[in-house]
Amino acid sequence: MSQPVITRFAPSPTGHLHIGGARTALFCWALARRAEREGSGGSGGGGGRFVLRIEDTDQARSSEDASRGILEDLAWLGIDWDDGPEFEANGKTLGGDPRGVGPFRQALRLDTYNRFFDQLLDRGLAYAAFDTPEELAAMRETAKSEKRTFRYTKPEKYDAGAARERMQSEPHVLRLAMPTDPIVVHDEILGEITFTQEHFDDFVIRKNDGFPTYHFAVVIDDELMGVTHVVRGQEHLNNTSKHVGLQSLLKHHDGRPFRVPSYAHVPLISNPDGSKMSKRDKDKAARAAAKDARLTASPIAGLSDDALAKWMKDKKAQLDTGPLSALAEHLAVDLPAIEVADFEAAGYLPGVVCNFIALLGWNPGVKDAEGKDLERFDMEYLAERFAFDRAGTSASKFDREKLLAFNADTIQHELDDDAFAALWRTWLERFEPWVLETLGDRFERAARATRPRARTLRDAIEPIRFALIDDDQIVYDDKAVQKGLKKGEPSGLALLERFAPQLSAIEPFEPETIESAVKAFAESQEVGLGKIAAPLRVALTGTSVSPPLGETLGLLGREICIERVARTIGEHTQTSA
RNA sequence: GGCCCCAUCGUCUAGUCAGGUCUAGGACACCAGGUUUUCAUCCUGGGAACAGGGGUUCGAAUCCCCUUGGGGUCACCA
Repeated sequence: MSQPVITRFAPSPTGHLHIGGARTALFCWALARRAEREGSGGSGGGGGRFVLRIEDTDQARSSEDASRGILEDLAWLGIDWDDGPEFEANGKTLGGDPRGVGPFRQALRLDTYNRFFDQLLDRGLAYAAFDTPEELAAMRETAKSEKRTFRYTKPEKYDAGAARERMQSEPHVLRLAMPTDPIVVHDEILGEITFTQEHFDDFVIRKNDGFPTYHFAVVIDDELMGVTHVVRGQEHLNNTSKHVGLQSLLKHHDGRPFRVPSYAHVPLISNPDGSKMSKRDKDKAARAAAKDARLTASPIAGLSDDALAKWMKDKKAQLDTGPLSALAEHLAVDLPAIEVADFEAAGYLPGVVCNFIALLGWNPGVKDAEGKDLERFDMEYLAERFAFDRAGTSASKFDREKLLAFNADTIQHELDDDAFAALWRTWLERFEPWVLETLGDRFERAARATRPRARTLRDAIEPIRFALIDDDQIVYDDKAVQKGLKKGEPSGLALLERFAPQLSAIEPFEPETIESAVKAFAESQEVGLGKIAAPLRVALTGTSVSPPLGETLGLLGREICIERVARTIGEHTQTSA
């Protein structure tokens, strides 16, 4: 009889969802979904639930916008939650509170935390501390100079009665009287880890402002929400002893002890150079470009000259997302994709992103039909087989090239024209609506022409850009003109002149008929297809590169083709004469 | 610096838990050929790794120890 599996993802709403956070969420989700599937079939199965909780106990840094952004990012990835803030996505409502364990924003749960603070106070397991931040800093400084690890412990002559008195009127924090026994953590990925006393001290559980600290809120909420499996980044590993310590002390109000959930600490994801992947990388890229451009005045409305100068000088300074992307656009630099929203804007498909990040630390361990390691799979597959017994232990570097290859493969080989067109349309509507407007009823044709060449939904614009510009905006590439029009006998230009009249005769003006007309013409001239293809490409696009001729001409339409060919003949005949 | 975690091609990894089938397999990237009207795709081939040292064993990528290297963490942030 299997136990229920309840996992949770608990981001703090201080910015967009980071790609590392996305992987953690994905693993949590997959673990719960797998249990859900296995539980629903048999009798006595526990099932699975995935809880989303917003950790907004830092009043200064949390924002409503960021919170909504994270929900959007998760929904886009296809990670749906059972319990948590309600969110509409694709006509489906995610979240809600069917089990009555909410609310799921910690700022709304202060009453709950306070009941447990009272409990610990009453049982003498928590105590008030009145040290100022300055005093604490001084103590840390002293410890450092004496080469000791700073650990806060309860003063020996602590007067509980007096403290209770002072609490009424003086600012204070609550600290936990932490037990000193070693704490053993069983981690599903790393195995058994023993933390001895020097790892923990009497840490703060309630801040000066009355809000719980992360450690306290996490333990209370996980218990009350029935969380059975805690999956999080390895940067939290050292915190676990604090959490287990808290769990060993706390009791429900009916006397039941807190459970110790199962822990899994997933290895970190870093940049190729080993540095931490963070929003700072975007600032770094933009700053380098700003310095190259010798920017002295801010070109951005929401950014003052002073703020710009300060940011350019300080390597660690960060700009808000808005001004940062405006600045990047102004400087024409591509910012590295770090957050989930960046990958969406860059034209990656959510299923591919999930597939790729799942592979950073997990693999199915299955061979495909050709005997090669299976590494392409969808959410469904993950939900069926994900478990930590196949999770990796070492940190991985984020290889954008491989992600791009996966994305390209999906667009070019797994999607059909209709599926791609639908995805591309939706993406363009949101990110580049002008493309859709310019294309008008030529959209489907453009989608067919670009799909085999597209690696992302964004770069799908490039192969058909010639159809987005006016005839007089064509920039003729020198090399292409030389090779395509001038060279050879007969020259490309000569062939083009001979072919031009035939454009009005092709009926209907569709890729297939165009293609055969061009082929027939080449045969009639006793030249290879390339001889006429090259000058046509130059005439229509200004370059030597374009989709197959039929699709290129078909996309432009007869009139524009005739116009561009005439224009090319006119210009290049005169200048070369 | 203390403590914790980690260590297979450039990168993600299979193989490690149950030592022999591993002259270490796959993917991405790279290089060379081929198909193709350009681009893209596709096909074929190639180079490329068990961090170092000790031990255990008939036998170690696999188990143990040390060294080295990388990462994390030491807040009234999460």
